[in-house]
Amino acid sequence: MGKRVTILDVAAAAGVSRQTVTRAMNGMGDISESTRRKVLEAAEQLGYRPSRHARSLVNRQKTHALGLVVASLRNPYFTDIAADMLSEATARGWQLMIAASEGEAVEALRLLSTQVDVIAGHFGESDAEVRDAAQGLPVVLLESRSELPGVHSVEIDIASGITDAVSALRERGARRFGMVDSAYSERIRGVYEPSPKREWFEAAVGDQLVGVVVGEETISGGGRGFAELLRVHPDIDAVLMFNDLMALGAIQGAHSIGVDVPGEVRIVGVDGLALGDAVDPPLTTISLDQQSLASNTLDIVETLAKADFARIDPIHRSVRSKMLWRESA
Amino acid sequence: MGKRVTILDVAAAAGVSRQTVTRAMNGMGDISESTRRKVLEAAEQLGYRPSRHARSLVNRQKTHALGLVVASLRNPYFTDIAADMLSEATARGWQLMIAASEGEAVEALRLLSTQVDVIAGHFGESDAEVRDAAQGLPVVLLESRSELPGVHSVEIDIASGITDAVSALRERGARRFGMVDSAYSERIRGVYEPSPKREWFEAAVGDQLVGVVVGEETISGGGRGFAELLRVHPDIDAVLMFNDLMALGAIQGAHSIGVDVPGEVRIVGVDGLALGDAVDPPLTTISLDQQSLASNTLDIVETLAKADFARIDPIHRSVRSKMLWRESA
DNA sequence: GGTCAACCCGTGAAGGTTCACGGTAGAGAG
DNA sequence: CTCTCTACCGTGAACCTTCACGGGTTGACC
Repeated sequence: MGKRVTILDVAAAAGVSRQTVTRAMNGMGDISESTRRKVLEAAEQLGYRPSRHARSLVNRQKTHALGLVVASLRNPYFTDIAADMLSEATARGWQLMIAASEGEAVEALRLLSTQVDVIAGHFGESDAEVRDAAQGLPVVLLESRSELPGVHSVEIDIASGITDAVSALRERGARRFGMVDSAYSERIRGVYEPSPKREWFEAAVGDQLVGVVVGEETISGGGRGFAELLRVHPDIDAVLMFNDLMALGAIQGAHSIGVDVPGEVRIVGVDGLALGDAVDPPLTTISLDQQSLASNTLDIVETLAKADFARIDPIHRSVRSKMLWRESA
Repeated sequence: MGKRVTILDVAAAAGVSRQTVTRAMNGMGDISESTRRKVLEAAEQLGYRPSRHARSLVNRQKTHALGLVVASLRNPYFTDIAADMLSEATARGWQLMIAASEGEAVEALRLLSTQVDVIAGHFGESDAEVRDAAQGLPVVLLESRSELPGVHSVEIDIASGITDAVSALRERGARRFGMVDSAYSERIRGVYEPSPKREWFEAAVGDQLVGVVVGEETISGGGRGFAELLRVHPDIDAVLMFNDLMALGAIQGAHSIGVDVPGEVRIVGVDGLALGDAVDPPLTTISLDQQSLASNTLDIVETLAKADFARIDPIHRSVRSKMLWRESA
């Protein structure tokens, strides 16, 4: 009653042995065509389905599993990453198990840790917390870097992208720079501290910096931030938005307050979201090259797999960001 | 060399038996605190990690796996669904394995079929093809319905949503209706045939239908379709867009050609994308209630699990769509 | 001293599959 | 007729964990 149909049931039904059923099911040799048909028929009849667990158990996990932790599947940035990871992983014969932390990364980690061999992801928590929650699993930190043993990382070199963007904007005539930074740190830690992007940006523009305001990392937050920035500093001619989502809002906001983009103000985002190509004018952005983020991650993961997931010296990679010139700048 | 560290290695290192290690690792009783510490230490030392396969094998798969096939993780509609499925599955103790078919659903199915117990998803292929590719796994069709045995389904009642939308638009004064339909069938089968949405729409508006054009299912495709529709029929005062993505384009297109929304033309989309709330004016849409799509799917899946995934009579559910009145209509 | 619980720990079996090897039958060669 | 070779099929073992049960100590209590 409710008992699972095993390979032995099929074997009995077909009047053969386990091994013969295996040969039939997996299209191996050493079996006559007639027996193969007989077995396949019996299997079909009984609704036999090999147990993936028993199979993986004996196969020494030829097909590995990678766990991906993202903040939310409702944020296009993370879904883009998930999409890239998924195709990269699938292409290399890895399973990808996705968990959306929705703020609770530790919880997501605990869930994944019993199901996968490696964990990759973005985490709000400290490196040490992450490492502990991973229960000894190797961890690949995305877009940041850690010095902890057993914690690998792939960071994205946004700094160079920002420098490139600023010098290219200068070539196009920009002289008065502004930025809308993220209010993230304020929400989390109660007090605002400049994001790394802001620091790189300030270093790049030097004394041509006119003003910086802070906004929520959403489309509408970007719109409000942009409007605020231009209200205070109407003479700004180039704005770096913290991310593409906010930049999308900025473009929209520019429409409403009657500012011409890129005529009066050039707008640059950060992320390289596909969505940025669908607005008018299409968004110029510092593309984070999530594709090679994914491939670098998988490189690390495969190295880890070769070492049988033992503790090996942390691997750190860096991915260059690159400009995606569209029409908003 | 490269051998996996098993429970026996830990047991030997700690000078105890397998069972004791199990007790220590899983926080069970019948073990002294000192032994537990000793075992945990040895496990930590050796980097021991229980094999999920061996564990699931003996546990009769207490934690099941559900495979989800979506067309693409770059389409916000599908990522919204994936997000809902993920949280619903996680909440019920299921794993979710996502596969992006990117057109090749059969390939994705074959991949998933060895890893999960049930498959749910959207498929371009015929029901029979899907059923065969699933290799005997039960299948839950999303947003459509099949009469095949062993193929369950959760459909979304968009028809009633469209009827509701039309009558509400009439109350608001709309009298000349138009629609931008999807060109999907044309791309796939070479010849355009009206989508079900168009048929329901036409049935609802009756002789108040002014015109229908066809467009690509993207933001820009929606913009082009909308502009085209208004060029041919400038007197239209309400437009149903095939989906939200296209509706977003329509709103944008209305901006560019100087049409006031909803003053001159009311725009309604279909999907209920979160993104629709971020544009100006916010998009009114026929929301597909992906939340209950997900929960209904999981209901079916759990019923299937109770029946040990045997062939049982197909289960069909229907989810009502509901209007999300925002400002574009 | 004996009985009994409570506590702690170990052994056989099971779970479903694949790998490595061994075995049988028939055909062809000598 | 005997030997060898090929084609086909079966048996033991291994993969790693948990469950069910059984065994041994210790201390309390009569």
